Amino acid sequence: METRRSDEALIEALRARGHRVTPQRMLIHRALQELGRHATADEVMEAVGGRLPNLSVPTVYATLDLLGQLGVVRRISPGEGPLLYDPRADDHHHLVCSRCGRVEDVDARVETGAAVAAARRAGFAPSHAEVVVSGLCASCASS
Amino acid sequence: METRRSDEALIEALRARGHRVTPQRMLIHRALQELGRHATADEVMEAVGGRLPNLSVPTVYATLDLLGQLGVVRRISPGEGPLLYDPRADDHHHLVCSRCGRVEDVDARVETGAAVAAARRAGFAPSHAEVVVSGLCASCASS
DNA sequence: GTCGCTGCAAAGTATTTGCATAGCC
DNA sequence: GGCTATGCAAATACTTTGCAGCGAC
Repeated sequence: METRRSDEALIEALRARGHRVTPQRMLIHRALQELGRHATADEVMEAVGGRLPNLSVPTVYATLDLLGQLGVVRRISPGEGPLLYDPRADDHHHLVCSRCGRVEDVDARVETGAAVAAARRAGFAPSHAEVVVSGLCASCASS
Repeated sequence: METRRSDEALIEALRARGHRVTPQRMLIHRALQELGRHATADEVMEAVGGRLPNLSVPTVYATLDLLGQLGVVRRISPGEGPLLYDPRADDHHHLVCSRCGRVEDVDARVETGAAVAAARRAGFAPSHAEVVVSGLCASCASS
C-alpha cells in the first residue's frame, strides 16, 4: 500500500534526526499526501478531520514545518495569501499567479546547478533549488 | 546622473500604462533604488524619511506593488517574515535561508526556458522566471 | 473638471509564542 | 522517568480595505 510505505519513510526520517514519532505527525503527513495538492495549514487540519479530534492549529504548523525540514514536504509562500504545503518533495517547479496567488506544479527539466554552485560560493548550504515562474494564471489572464 | 535616468524610466513606464506620476511614486522608487538591497515596506518608508512627511503605509504597499507590476522592482516573499522588495529588476536569482528568512542575490546563468514553455502550455501567461535556492545562510549554518 | 491616488483609521488574517499537561522513548 | 510534543489561549505583526479629500492630467 502506498500509504504504508510513505508512513515508514516518515518514521525513519523522524528517528534519524532524533524526533519522536507521534500520531499527530503521522496523520498530518498522511492527510497532506491524501490531499495530493498544495494545501494550507487549515486545509490540512480539515483533512485530518475526526482522526485527531483535539488537533490544534499550532501543532499543524509545527508539524508541517518539521516535515519541511525533513524534506518530505515542501513549504511554498505564494506572496499572496497563506502559506502552502506541497506533498511532493521530488524535483519539480512552481508557477505562481501574481494576481490571485494560485500555485501550480510545473514538470520541466531545468539545470539549476550553476545557481546552486553560486550559492555555495556565497557561503550558503543549499538544500533545494527550484524555478519559480510568475505570471497570470489562466483565469486571471482572461479577465 | 543615475537617479535621473531611473526616474525617467519610471515616468515612462507609468504613462505607458495610464498611471499617474505622483511624488509618492517617484520618491518611493528612488528610495528603494538608493537602498540598493532587498527592503521591507517599512524600511522603504523610513528611507523616504522626511522627503514625504505624510507618507502612509498603505501607500507604500500600493506603490511597491504597482512598481512590481510595472516590472521595475521585484516582490519577494521569503516565507518567513515580511515581504521584501528588490530594487533589481534584471535577471538574477535568489537564495533564501529557510531558518532566518534572509534573502540574497545570486548571479548565475540558468536556462529557465523549459519551465517557462511548460507554464505557457499550462495556460499561464508568464512574466518572469527565477531560480530560488533554499538552504541555510552562512550564519545559520554555523550555529 | 474628472478620476485616480493618497492618507487615515481600522479590521482581518495568518502565524507564532508561552505555559501547563500528556505521552513517546 | 525525562524530555519533547501537544493543546489552549492569546498576542503579534503584517497587509489590506473603506472612505473622504487632494491633486495629476
